[in-house]
Amino acid sequence: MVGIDDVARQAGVSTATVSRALSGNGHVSPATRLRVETVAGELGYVVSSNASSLASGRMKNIGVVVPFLDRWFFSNVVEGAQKALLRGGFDLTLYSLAGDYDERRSVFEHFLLRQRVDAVIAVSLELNPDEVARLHALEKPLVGIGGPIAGVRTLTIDDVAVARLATEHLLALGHTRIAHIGGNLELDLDFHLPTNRRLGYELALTGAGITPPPALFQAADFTVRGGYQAAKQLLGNPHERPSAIFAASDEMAIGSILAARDLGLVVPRDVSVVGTDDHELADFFGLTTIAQFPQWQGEKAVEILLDELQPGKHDPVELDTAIPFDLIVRSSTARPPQG
Amino acid sequence: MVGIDDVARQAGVSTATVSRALSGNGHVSPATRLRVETVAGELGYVVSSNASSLASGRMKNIGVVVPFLDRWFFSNVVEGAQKALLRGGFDLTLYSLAGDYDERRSVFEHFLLRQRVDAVIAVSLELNPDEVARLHALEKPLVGIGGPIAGVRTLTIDDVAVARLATEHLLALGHTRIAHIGGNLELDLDFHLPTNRRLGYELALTGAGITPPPALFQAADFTVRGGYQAAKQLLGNPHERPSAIFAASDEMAIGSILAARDLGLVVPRDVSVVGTDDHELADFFGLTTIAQFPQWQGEKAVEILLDELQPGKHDPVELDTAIPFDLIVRSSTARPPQG
DNA sequence: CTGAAAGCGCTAACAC
DNA sequence: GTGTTAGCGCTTTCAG
Repeated sequence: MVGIDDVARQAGVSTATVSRALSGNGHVSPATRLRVETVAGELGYVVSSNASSLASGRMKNIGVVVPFLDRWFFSNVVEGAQKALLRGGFDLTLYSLAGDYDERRSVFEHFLLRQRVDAVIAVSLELNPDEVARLHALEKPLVGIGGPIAGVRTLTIDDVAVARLATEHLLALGHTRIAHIGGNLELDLDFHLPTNRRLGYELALTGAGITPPPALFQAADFTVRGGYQAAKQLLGNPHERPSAIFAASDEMAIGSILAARDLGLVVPRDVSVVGTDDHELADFFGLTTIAQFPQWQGEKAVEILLDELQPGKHDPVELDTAIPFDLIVRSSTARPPQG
Repeated sequence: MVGIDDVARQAGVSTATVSRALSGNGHVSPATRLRVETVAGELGYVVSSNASSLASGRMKNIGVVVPFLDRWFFSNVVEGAQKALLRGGFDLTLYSLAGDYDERRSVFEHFLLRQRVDAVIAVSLELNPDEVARLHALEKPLVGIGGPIAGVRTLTIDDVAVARLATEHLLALGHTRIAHIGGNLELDLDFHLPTNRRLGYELALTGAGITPPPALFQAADFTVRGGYQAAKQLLGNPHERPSAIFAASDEMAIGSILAARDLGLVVPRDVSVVGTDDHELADFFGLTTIAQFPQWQGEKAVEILLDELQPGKHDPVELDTAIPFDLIVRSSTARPPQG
């Protein structure tokens, strides 16, 4: 393995100069820098990150903790973070908890503490005070996605406003019997996303002078299958069949479209459907939805962190950053049957 | 930050003993070990991975390189690898190339070389000789998933056999006009998966005395939309409509099912469909498919690597490991219309 | 079974 | 702008 002193010798300078030239910290004359870079290139020298980290205290590595990886939202957040990190020369150490409590414990009590990361991004994880305390004890920056978390900077989406926007789209089209497929209670643990979306839905309705009918609410598990079953219940009801459905995830919305088809209903002629996410399949199904840009979220979290890692950083002013969202109208929504 | 000497002092032993007690390398009396462990626990001591790695040369970290992350197959491989690594106390550093050539270069020429990983797993990446050479120069173990790669140990699935099995399932049911939706040529770069699956399909047909009709082949891009379009072409043909479709991915198979429905055809009464993958949605659509267990693949790759990293390792005997696969029969396949 | 001490390869004061 | 030098926090011979 070629080391820094091989380069120093070849270039006729000291190791300190090599370090400075290659890292950009400290001043080096352009000529020397060029020579050093050339020699380093020829020799194929790459700094040993361990030695460098040990000496400098900087790891050039950030930890990303996600509850699952094989879901559209999370893999996209990670992909966005990865891209931004690569650009900054940082590595990304991934911790996917896979819903396992023991794994979560071991990650927070052991893995994250071994001084391997400069900062951590926690995605959709409602950190408990103990977890936050451990992380803070490390004096490493931490940002959450999906907050708010007490005492932690977070990127947060306004779920109430998201749901409201989706529902208002339907109201504006003239729908009055609007159903909602939300999350079930187990999923409410992290940040009450289901509750907040339901709240936004209800606010929109009451704002339009409509009392949210309990019969038009169904809980599901955010999957296609769950949405399918819930929509069957809703659309099969002989008395109060809704003319529109707002689903708290695109997968459930897609399930709803499939359920409608299986019942012989045509979307959007007989029933309008709007989802939430802008999942990769949304476009194929012509699904109207609220986009929430997970890749952007990952990139933004990295940006905040890298910025904070810059030397001479004042305390960050803003504690919370709002995640943007957008209504994307496709072909699953239209005016209701009778105009 | 509590360091090893804090623990040593508290426990009344030397730092060497603490190191031995906590790492398990070298002998320590049970009594001492217990005392050290207790003190370390009380103090909340966690080794600094940098210092440890620098001194020992072991990183307890492996790099996983994937072409994309937001696809069912890759995120599941990573999830499997993650689980196995966590168990072994290893970190997982992720490099998702996102199909970007510059990123790929920078990962192979820079990131992977900074001595941060003990080994690397390359998923569905046909490493070029230069990339392999760099990695070998590091003297780090390397395993590929999806091989074969010249000079690299790989986990390989027998794509020919997979396709053959799928096709034979259809033949056994009595189908004779069997179409195939395979990959297009751009996707053939890595390991010729599309070509091999097509080959297996053709072998099965000729084995049954049927000449593969060129009109019954369509190329697509492995997505639902691509499968949908391809199936429309196949099923819309007024003269040679196939009674069954074998798709090289579940997403394309699902697209085919949707296309059939849109044409008013009933699956499996009018047309049978079999996919490849056992994607999470396969079950919902009742899709008959060939499962290929991506999580298992990730775990297995880790297992091979961790085994090799054990001190005193002889050269690995087997160069290639076969990935298991299984026909899963659901409700998308049945005998053809006329029996 | 345990301790002393020499590094691992680099960075960061501090001089010049 | 550049060299000298003292560590960074651990692991690992080598003694005992």
